Amino acid sequence: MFSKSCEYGLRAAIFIAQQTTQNNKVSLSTISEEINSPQAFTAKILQQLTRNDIVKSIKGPYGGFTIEEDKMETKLSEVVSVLDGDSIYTGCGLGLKQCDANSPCPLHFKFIEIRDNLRDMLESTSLKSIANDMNLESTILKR
Amino acid sequence: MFSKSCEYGLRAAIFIAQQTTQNNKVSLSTISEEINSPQAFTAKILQQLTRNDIVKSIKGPYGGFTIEEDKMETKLSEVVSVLDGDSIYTGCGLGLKQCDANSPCPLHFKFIEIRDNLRDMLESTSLKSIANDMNLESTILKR
DNA sequence: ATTAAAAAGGATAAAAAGATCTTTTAGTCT
DNA sequence: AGACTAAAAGATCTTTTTATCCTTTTTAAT
Repeated sequence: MFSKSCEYGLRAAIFIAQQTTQNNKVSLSTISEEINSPQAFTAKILQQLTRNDIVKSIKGPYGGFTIEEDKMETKLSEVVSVLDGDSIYTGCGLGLKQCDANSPCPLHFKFIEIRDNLRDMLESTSLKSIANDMNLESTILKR
Repeated sequence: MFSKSCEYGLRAAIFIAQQTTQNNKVSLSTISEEINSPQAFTAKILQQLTRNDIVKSIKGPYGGFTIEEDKMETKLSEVVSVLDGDSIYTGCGLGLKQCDANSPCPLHFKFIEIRDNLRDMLESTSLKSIANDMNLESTILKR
């Protein structure tokens, strides 16, 4: 479904968001331990999320990553879009460029339903809401 | 969503199925033209589909690819499974191995709905039914 | 039998994704 | 100021995916 980058990126963003609700900032090493991802690779992904203004990085001792209050409203779709592009929830299932309701591929009408569900889910779910859910019931981000 | 191999493979299988309903067998070169895919690469994919007994290949002059009658019932999920594995419609959206209802990732319950829709669609749609649909209304397999 | 068409198989190449390492920059603390 | 810490940036390496090429095998038609 998503690339490895995107899986790690979502896990990282969610972890940082959840820690942010507890007023903690978290270091790269903590993040990669807690989400069980390769540290150096995760650093690259966090750089992208930082450049795209989704997470905030703080350099120096006691630095780390956090998410600013207004950015807690970031939707999962934005994270996915930065890391994988939006074709997963906008593109044709068979990889055609010209596929739409007017000239559909043979799967178009079956696919569009799934795509749109995915899109709705990603576009309506914020980091904040997931973080809040996590504070209520225990979920996993490793293994 | 799917790998390139899988996109080409689905398009090829659908094209062959549709031609099979018209009692035509089709050569590799025709297939790659009609679905707009790289020929040599498509050959490799068709080999996989042949080995997995989804399409039938006929060697020699006037040979080509066709689908045997009972194999027209093949579901899209089987094609996907051969080319990409089944993790796209069985795995965790965040890439976790141990994610299930008992120890869910934070997206589990939102994701499972989409995954299951995808799964149902792929498992309930046969090559035959798509081929028949194509004979009724025009759809595209190129571009 | 010979020829020609077509798929199969093997080897290789190029590009992208995944992952690591090193150097630089920015910041904190004493 | 100097020592230290942590992320950013850049360079590099590895693996996987995508893609091509070339040879071999099969087989139908003449």
